[in-house]
Amino acid sequence: MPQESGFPPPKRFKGGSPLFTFPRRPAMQAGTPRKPPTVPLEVQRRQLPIFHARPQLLAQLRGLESAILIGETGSGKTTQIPQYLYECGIGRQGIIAVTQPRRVAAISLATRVSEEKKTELGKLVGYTVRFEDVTSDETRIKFLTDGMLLREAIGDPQLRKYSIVILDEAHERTIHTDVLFGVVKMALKKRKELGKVPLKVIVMSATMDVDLFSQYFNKAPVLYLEGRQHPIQIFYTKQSQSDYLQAAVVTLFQIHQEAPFSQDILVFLTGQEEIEAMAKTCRDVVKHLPDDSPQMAVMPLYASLPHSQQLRVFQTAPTGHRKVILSTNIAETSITIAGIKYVIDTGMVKAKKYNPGSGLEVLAVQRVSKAQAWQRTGRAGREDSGMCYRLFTEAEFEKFDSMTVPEIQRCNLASVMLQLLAIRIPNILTFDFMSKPSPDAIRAAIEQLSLLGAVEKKEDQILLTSLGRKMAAFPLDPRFSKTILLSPKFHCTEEILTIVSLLSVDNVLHNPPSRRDDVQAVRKKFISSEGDHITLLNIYRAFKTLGKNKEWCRENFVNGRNMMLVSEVRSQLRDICMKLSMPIESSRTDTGNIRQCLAHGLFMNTAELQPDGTYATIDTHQPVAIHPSSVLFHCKPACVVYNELLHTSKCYMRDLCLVDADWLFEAAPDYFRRKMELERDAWAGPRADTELCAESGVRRQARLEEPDAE
DNA sequence: GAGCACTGC
Repeated sequence: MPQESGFPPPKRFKGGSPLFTFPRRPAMQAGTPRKPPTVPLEVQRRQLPIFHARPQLLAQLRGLESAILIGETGSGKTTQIPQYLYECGIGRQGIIAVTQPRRVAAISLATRVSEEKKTELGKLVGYTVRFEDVTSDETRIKFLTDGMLLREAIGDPQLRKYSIVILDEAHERTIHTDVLFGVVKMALKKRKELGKVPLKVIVMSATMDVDLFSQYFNKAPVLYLEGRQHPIQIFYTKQSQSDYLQAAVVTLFQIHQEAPFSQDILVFLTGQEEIEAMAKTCRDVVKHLPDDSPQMAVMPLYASLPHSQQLRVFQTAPTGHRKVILSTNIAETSITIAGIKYVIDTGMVKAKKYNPGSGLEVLAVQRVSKAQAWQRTGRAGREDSGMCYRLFTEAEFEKFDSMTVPEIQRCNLASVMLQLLAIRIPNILTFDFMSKPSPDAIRAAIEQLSLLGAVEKKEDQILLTSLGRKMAAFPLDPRFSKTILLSPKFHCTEEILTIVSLLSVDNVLHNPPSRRDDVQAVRKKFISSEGDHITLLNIYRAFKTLGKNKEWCRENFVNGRNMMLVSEVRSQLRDICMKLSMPIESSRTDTGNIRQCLAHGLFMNTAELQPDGTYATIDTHQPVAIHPSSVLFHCKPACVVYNELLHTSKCYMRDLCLVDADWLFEAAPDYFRRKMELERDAWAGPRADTELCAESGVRRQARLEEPDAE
């Protein structure tokens, strides 16, 4: 029977009575060391639950064209299946590909399997991820990111190198996996039609989406694998919680007072600010607990945290301290921490939604799906039995969506559509997606590509232009590929390459909230009144000339590790330019032509200052604001282009560049002329009074240049 | 007037 914990809530939290009653359980010896794994690899392989299923599994897989493999975590499917297939000679005519959504997974799996096969990594077993290709002619089992296989498909739509493609972690439904489903399905069909070496497709997933996967791959049989997950007890709150943060703190301290300090706790929260605030609260509350209470090592965990601080979560807490990790959903899949006994799930996540109509991305705190909640729960039972405290009622849980909406239905599809065209999909409008994006989203993407000159419409067909084909060569958003391709005209390719690379790496700058003033003071020397792009360029130049030492990076709040990544991206992009025989020049001290080039690539993302001091986009007259992270935050530039709009508390423009209105009109006269005509038609109607609005710079420019202006 | 979930090529 459950027992009252008797934990008195910390005084500062009003109404914070215990949310859960604790089950009785035997007292644990504190600090019991875990058994080191000394079992030989070969024996370990035989101990996996999947080993017993090997004969039947192989017998079935041998005969099947495609199969869905459902296996719980710990079944060993990802490491064993490729080896089993190879060992018994299935798929010997080619390479066995195993895709992963994340780089680290591809690398560590390849390392593990090569150890099990007692071969050097890169020989029989290898991996390919961006910037790293550890394979050779001997490679027969190849782990790669799904994005990488997609890129390979541009050069070889039938994936002829491969005899078997295993799509792992399919339940995560990343945009790349979803596109690959279609590409692989097409390759399979095509190779069969042409009488070539057949392709075998194996979709591996946790226990979700089974029917959908099976239906999609021509009713492929579903094979189930037993897992080796430890039991996890789940607790729900009795009442609905209006304040999940307070509920989390109360529950955390309830467990903290009750459980041996050697048992770690993982709390799922939604973002940096929330996590840092709760970390502070926890550290404060601990000070006021009775002297015999265990200490607490509170560790925040989120992606923008510098890598060195992320690594802290893997260290054991000092003696007498309990490890408490406050994390975003990064700990759901990307980072696995050993020894978690308790999971506290707020049931909330910060996630992006996309509205194709307005092209607006909304970043909002929302409910997790059931699948996500189960994934979080699973983090408690990796080495031993665990407990999961859900800060919502069971009735509420039943109302959660069963699955997270696949990424492909939440994204701008311009990049995906361009890739599909480059893979020579016969008709991208009817592409066989497992979960179709909305027609609006597809239309918006094609419209964007058409404005960039990447596609043209011919008799209901969408065709890739030669410019579009060049754009597809870059691993970038089409707007940035276009900007690079335009840069020779403005003699600033070196600078544009730097800027685009900086923009495609996250967290180049470090902004610890506690040192806001120091950050601002030190950034001053780099700031350009021309906007964020030029400011970033200044920082990169400083980094290149004096900054490769750690001291400089620390003093200037620059993330050195990510800066090195920027220069890797840059050299990759530069190589692509060279292959396309582009002249690569530097504009040196002139920034005007850099901004002009950016204006030509980003003309779709223009906003203008309104008479009342606010901003509105040219495109849809959406009211927008300058993001506080921008160097132009306190300024009132008349006309800017921006990288993206993100709706949080307001609709913010991020990464701004000051531009001249006439550059924009030069960049896309048809686009702005059409916008004008549309508006003129609107004015002719009952809304004629809106003509009293201040005339925008771009519009004025359009009027001046329009050949048939009144 | 005041803020940035997570991947990947």
